[in-house]
Amino acid sequence: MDRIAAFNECLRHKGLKNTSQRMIILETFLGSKSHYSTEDLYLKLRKDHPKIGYATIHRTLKLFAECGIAIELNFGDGQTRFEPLRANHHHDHLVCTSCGKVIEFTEPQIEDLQAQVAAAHGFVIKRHRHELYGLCSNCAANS
Amino acid sequence: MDRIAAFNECLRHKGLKNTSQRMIILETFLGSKSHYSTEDLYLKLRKDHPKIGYATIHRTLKLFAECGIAIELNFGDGQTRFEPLRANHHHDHLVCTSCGKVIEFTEPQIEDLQAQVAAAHGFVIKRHRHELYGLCSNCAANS
DNA sequence: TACCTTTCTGAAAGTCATTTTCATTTTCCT
DNA sequence: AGGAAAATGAAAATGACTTTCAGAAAGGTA
Repeated sequence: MDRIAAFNECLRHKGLKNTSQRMIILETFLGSKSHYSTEDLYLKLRKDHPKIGYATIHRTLKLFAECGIAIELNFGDGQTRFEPLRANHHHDHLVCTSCGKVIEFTEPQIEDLQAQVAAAHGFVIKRHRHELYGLCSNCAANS
Repeated sequence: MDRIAAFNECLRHKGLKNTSQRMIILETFLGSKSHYSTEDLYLKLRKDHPKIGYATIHRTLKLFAECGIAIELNFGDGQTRFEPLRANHHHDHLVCTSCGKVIEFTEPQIEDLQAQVAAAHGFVIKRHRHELYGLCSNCAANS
C-alpha cells in the first residue's frame, strides 16, 4: 500500500472526507525530500494553488502526522517541521546550526541501546527524538 | 566553583549586574530537581516574591542557559523548559507521555556511537538532544 | 560618600506560529 | 438527487515568548 492509499485508508477510518485540497497537499508534500514547515509548504503551494489557505495546509500536515504519513520535527527554531515518512525507514538527524543543512542517519546499535535503557526503567517506548547539532563539514571548514 | 559563583563570574564577564531578583531566581531554580518552564517558575516564585515579573524570570532563565547554568529542553508540548545543569553530568531523558514524568538517563555507549556518526559525516557536534517518549511503568501498568 | 552612566525591572504592548471560529462550500452516504 | 456531516478559507483568537519604555538599582569613579 503506497502512502496515498494509506492516507485514504486513514481518512476512512476516522470518518473524514477526501478533498481535492488534501490530495494536492499530500502530493506536493510527498514529492520532496524537504523538511517542510507550514509556511514553507504554503509558499510553495501558493504558486499553483493560490486558493488553498494557510489554515488548511497546517490542519492537513497535522493530519498527516496523525495518520503516520509524516512526523513532526522541532529543531528549536520555533517552527514545527513535517517530514514525509517512509515505512520501515526510521532515521534521526544531524542538523547544521550554521547553514541549516539536515542529514539523516541510522544507527541500529543506538536503537538497541535505547531499548535497553527504556526496559531498565520499565518504560514502554512509543517514539523518540535524537538530534545532533553542530557544524557540517563545509561550515566547520569555513569558520 | 559552585554554580552561584559561576553565575556571578559569567555576569561579570558579560558586563551585567548582579541583582536581588537574579539571585532569588537562581536560588529557587537550583533548589529543585524540576524541569521548569517560565510559567512554572513564575507561579512558584509568586508566593514569596509577587513583585518579580514574568519577563524578568524568562530573561533570567535564558541568561542561565547562556551562562551554562541551565539547559533548555523542549519536549514538544509548546513550552520550553529549563533544567539546572550540573558540571560533568550530562544526561538524556525518558518522558512519560501519559503522566509527564521525566527520568534522566546516561548511556556512554550511545554517546560514543553518536560521536562516530558525526565523524562519519564530517560534522562537529556542539550539542545533542535525545529523548525517549512512551509510558512509564506505572502508566503502562494502568492502561 | 556622592555622582553618574549603564543595566535592570515590571507592566504593558507587540510578535509570531499556531489554532479556532464561523459562514459557506463540498463530500459522500442512502 | 437530497441532506447530514465534514471541510474550507479568511479572519480573529490564542498562547508562549520578546520587546519597549520609564522609573529604579547597581557599581565604577572621583
